[in-house]
Amino acid sequence: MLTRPDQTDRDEAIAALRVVISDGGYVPGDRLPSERELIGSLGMTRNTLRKALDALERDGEIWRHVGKGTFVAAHGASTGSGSLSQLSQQVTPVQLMRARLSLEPAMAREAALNASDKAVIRLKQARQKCRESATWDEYEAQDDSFHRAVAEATDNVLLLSLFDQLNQVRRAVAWNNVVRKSKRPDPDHTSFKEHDEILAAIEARNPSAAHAAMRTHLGSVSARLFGDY
Amino acid sequence: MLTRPDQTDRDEAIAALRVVISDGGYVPGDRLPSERELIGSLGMTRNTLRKALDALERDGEIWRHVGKGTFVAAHGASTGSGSLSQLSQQVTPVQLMRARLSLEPAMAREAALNASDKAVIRLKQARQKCRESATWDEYEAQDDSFHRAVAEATDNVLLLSLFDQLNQVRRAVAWNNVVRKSKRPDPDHTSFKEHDEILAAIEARNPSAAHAAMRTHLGSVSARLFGDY
DNA sequence: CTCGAAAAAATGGTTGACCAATTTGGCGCT
DNA sequence: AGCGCCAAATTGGTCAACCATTTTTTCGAG
Repeated sequence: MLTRPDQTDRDEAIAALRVVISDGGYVPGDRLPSERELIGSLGMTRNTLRKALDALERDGEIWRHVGKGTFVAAHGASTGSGSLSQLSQQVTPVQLMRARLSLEPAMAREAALNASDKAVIRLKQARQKCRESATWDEYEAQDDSFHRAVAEATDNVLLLSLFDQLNQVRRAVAWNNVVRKSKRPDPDHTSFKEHDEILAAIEARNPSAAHAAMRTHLGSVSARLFGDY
Repeated sequence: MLTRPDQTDRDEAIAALRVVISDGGYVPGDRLPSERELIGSLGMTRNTLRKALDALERDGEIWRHVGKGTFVAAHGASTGSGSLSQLSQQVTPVQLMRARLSLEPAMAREAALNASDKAVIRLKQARQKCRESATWDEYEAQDDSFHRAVAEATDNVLLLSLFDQLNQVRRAVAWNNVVRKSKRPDPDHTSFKEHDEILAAIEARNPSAAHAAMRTHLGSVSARLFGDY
């Protein structure tokens, strides 16, 4: 996850293209410069450019036609509620963390009030997989699963939906500066203990303890990323 | 514009991959078959497959690593978030209220921390319009505006987006049993005072008071709808 | 038999050549 | 001068070979 230059390149290319469109004064229906011109002016390979164009096309911002060119689409997906991928470009890591701190402790509280026995079992399984992760990539996927298990334990489809939206943005936001000292989490990784405390509070049906445990956990994550503030 | 076979191929490939993931019983962290296997079993070119994988990766459903393979990410958009209209059918009024109680007090707290002077002015205007509403319909629209002004005051695009999703579901959920005794809210309608208290706490930059005031307000709304519980 | 190094195989990623669709320009005819 | 045809140029799309990373297997030494 730390070495994905292609994905970073693609996101940067997407951003660069958006700048071209907005700063170039292109309006819907206008034809953009050809691919061969763009790779020259933007200084990227055609492969990277095409990936970015694919993404913009999929988001509905442009349309392309062989032999004709690439055109700015009519305003559709780009206005209104904003697509998740666009949102990802706008959200700062701090905003993301604040949003998590706003939603997830309250969800942990709801989980403590509403979790079924099955949901608790799933939480335990997810917690265990986090501990057993062999790489940071795997850990992060399992961490996601743990948090989602909390959202599922709320037994509230709307909260689950909001969590998933939040989580998608979270995954799309670039965390470029995270430096890892090891291949995988240490056995005494802070989050393991914090997961345990969240789990214990939910299992004990203690809403305020669950709320506090999740808040502490996310506070630790936040402090690790940003330093205390 | 009418002939985009390549885009159709890509969308079909995306759908096919999602079927592979869900029907194949893959859970987060699981490794998918290699690209060369998938092009064989799905009967598509590698180019098409890679475009689809690019899209799934960008949507956060999978992650890929050279030499390792392609892995299912934590639950993506396809499983949790359904469309808003589907969600509106599934959400119970109680779940909706619990979701509001989970998110909006925390947003009020963020608003108290982050509101600009302009945002406070907009809050005041929205509060005033609530008081001046001539019908319940108008009151509810202005009430919406007041709550959205709180979300805007958080200065966090992600929280605003989550609020908007929540609010769309809220507007779509049928509140069929609400009986009104009057044409419009009484001048001593509880929510007027509660709006005032939310506004005052945000203006005073008092996060815990804002959190408590919003929680009280939504608690009143909830009690009115469901009785105390 | 075990271990470590090297080679081979497997994995996703990139590149340059070529292909398919469209536009442009040149030429000949009226 | 205008029109039509055709070749060349331009445009986005595809392909096979190759590249970079990781895993697995093989081989030789102790």
